[in-house]
Amino acid sequence: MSIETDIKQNKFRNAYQRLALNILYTSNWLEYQQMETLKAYDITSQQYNVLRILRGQKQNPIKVSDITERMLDRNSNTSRLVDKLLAKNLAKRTSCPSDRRAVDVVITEEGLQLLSELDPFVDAWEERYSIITPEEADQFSAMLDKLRESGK
Amino acid sequence: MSIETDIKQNKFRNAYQRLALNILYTSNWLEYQQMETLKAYDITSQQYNVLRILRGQKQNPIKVSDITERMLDRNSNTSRLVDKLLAKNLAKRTSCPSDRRAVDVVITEEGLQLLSELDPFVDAWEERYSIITPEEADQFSAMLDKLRESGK
DNA sequence: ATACATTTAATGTCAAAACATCTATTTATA
DNA sequence: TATAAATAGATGTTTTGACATTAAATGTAT
Repeated sequence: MSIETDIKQNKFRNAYQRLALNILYTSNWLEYQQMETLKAYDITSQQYNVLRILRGQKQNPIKVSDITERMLDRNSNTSRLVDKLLAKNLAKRTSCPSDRRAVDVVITEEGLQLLSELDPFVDAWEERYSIITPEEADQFSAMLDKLRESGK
Repeated sequence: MSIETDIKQNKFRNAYQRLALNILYTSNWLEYQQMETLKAYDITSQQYNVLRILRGQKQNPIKVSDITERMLDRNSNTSRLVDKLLAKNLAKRTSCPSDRRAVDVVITEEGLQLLSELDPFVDAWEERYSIITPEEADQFSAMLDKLRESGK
């Protein structure tokens, strides 16, 4: 369905306005799709995002501030997100030996297990994208990079 | 800056994963840019979104449920968003004569005034997009439409 | 070495989002 | 028409987000 139909707006000021609204709308749509799946596993998309970052680190500890830098949404309170993961035994936290202010975070076996249960869903999400070619996807990504660049 | 650098992830599973993360990241970025401006005018981006919908209706009343359908983020509580606009005299609410359950919402002069003060900022946002051509923007929009279509 | 600034993460507070429930009205059906 | 179902929007509750502040550790400059 076109963005026009989706948000019931049949004329936009120009192609750029349509694009901006489409990015915002599609992002909300993507997040909603994701949430639908995650709900059954009792984690939020923010928590999932942190878990993915932790898994990407393998077993190398990562500091809370470094997690924040890698997040899609930087405004969230990473400290409290980690608290939530801790409470569910999905991550563990030890104080960093080289800098006693910092805290090292590592994913647990249980966290890895949860992620591997979720992987098939992620594969399914990505499969849907095959409606566009990988080349198109890359062009697209490059364009988004350019857009953000313009706003510095 | 590329999405790789931005979220410090140097390899993605494939072009589709990169694209998905890029859409989510860029959307957050766009919203943050917008919020920076709106903060000075004491409204949230959700409230701004509702005001824009009201202005688009000219002086034709629109029901709360119809506002919801046109919103970029449908999960917000439109009832309470309208309350906020009411409290600031940016919108007015009258009960709908043809359906006494429904409520008609209209933007006020003050609301129109606020939007017109914000318009120059919106123009500036859109000007940044000129780094891509209108044709590219349209291609891009069509691609986003296709992506959402695939997930029905 | 001391004083001051910076970094790191945790916490406090308030507003907003998420989600369920409730009331009033309208629509559909027996 | 009587009853059930659906719809509109308001409200209650809990969780999360936004933003400022704090405490401890580290870095820097004199």
